[in-house]
Amino acid sequence: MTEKPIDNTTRLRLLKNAELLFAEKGFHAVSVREITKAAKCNLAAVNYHFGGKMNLYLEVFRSRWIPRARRIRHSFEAALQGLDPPFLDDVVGALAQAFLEGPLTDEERRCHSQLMYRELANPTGALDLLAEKVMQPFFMKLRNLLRPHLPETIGDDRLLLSIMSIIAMVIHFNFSREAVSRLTGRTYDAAFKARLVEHITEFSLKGLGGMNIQEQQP
Amino acid sequence: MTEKPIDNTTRLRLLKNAELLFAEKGFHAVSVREITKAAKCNLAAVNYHFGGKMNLYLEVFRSRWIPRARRIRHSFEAALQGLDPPFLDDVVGALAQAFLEGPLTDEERRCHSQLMYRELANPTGALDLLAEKVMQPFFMKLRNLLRPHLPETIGDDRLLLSIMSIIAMVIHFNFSREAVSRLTGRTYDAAFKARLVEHITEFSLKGLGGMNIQEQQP
DNA sequence: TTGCTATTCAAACGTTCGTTTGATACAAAC
DNA sequence: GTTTGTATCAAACGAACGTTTGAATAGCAA
Repeated sequence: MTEKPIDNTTRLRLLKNAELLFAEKGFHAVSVREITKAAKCNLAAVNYHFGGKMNLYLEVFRSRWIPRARRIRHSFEAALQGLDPPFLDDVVGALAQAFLEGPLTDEERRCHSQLMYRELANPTGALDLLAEKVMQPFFMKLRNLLRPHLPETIGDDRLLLSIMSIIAMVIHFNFSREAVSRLTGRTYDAAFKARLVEHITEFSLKGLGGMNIQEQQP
Repeated sequence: MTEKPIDNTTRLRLLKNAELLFAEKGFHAVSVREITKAAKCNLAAVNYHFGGKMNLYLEVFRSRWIPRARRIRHSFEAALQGLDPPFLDDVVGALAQAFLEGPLTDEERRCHSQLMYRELANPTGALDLLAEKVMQPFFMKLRNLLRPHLPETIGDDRLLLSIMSIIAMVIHFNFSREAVSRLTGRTYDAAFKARLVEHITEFSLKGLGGMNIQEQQP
C-alpha cells in the first residue's frame, strides 16, 4: 500500500497533465512548454523524466490508457459475473454500459475516447500497443461470448464486423460529443448518456441477429 | 465548358495537395513548406492566394469537401430515384453504398472521411460549415425517408440516434482503415468494401427495426 | 513602347518549437 | 565533512514554423 503513497511527483504530474492536453488537442497541437506549465514544473522535466515529448506520449498510453482500458474490461466482465452463460442482451448491454457509463469518471471517459480516436486517426506507434494488448484480445473475448447466441451460419468474419460496428458506435458517441450535441440539441448529461446506452444496446441487439432475443426476454 | 478549362493554376494545385496532406496528417502536422513543395510552387503562394494556412484549410472544405459531400448525397438520391416510396432496405443500402462505394474514387473517399473525422475530433471552425450545410440537412432528409417505415412509437430523437449510429459505422469503417485491416486481417480492396457495404446494410436494417423488412423481401 | 496589374520568387523576418546545458539544491552514504 | 546521485531550474541552443518583404517576371491595355 505504501509502495506508491500519493506519488505527487513531477513525473506523475507530467503524465496526468500531458494526457489531458494530448487528448484535448492532439500530439502536435500541444507543446512541451504547455505541458510543463500545466504540471507546474520546469521545461526540462519532460526530457529528464521521459527522454522527449514522443516518449512522454507513449508513456501516457502505457501507464494510463492501457490500465484504464483494463478497468473498462473488468467492469464489463464483472457485469457478466454469475450469468453463465450470459444472454445476448446481457453481453451487449454490459458492453455499452462499460464504455459509456462504466467505472470511469466522465472526464476520464472523455480523455480515454479522445486519445483512442486520435490514435486511430493518426497512428503514431501507440496504436501498435493498443491493437496488440487491448483490442485484439478484447475482440476475441467478445466473439466467444456472442458466438453461442448466434446462428452457426454466421462466420467469424461476419461476427467480427458486427463487433466492430458496436465498438464504432460506442467510440463515436463518446468521442464526437460536440457534433452529436449540436445535431441532437442535447447536452451530455447523465440522462442523455443513459439514453445512449439504451439506444446502442437496442440497436446492436437487433443488428446482431434479433432471432433469439425474444426467447430471452419474455 | 471553357469556364474552367484545366485550371492547373497554382491556387488549385495548392488546394489539391493541401487537402491530401491535411487529410493524411492533420492540420498541425503539415507545414506550409510541405504543401508548397508538393504543389511545386513558392512558399509565399499560400499567403498570397489564401491569406494564411488556416484560410487555406477552410477553403479546402469550402471548395472541395462540401462539393464532394454533395456528390455523395446526389449519388444516394439517384439510387432512390424511381422508387416511390423507397423501402427501408433501399434507403439503408443506398446510404451505405453511397458512402463506401459511391461516386468517389478510393483516394477521394479516404481523403473525405479523414478530413471529416479530423474535424469531428478537432473542431477548428470548419465543423460549423459541415454541420450547417451538410450534416443537418442530410439527417433531416434521412429522417423523412425512414420515418414511414418505422413504427409510429419511435420518436424523432430515437430515429436521429439510429441515423447517427449508421453514419458512425460508415465513417468508422472508412476512416480507421488501418485498425480495421489489422484486426480483420483483410486489405481494403473492392471485395472487402463490398463486404462492408453488405454488412452495414444488414446490420443497420435489423438495428432499425426489423419488423417490416420481411414483407418487403419475400 | 510605356504603364499597370497579377503572379512568382528568394530571402529574411520574428516566433515558437523540442532539446540541451551547466549550475544549484538536497538528501543519503561513506 | 565529503562524496555521490537525483532532481530541479534558468538560460540558451539550433531548427522549423507561419508570415512578410521587395524585387523579378510575366501578360495585357493603352
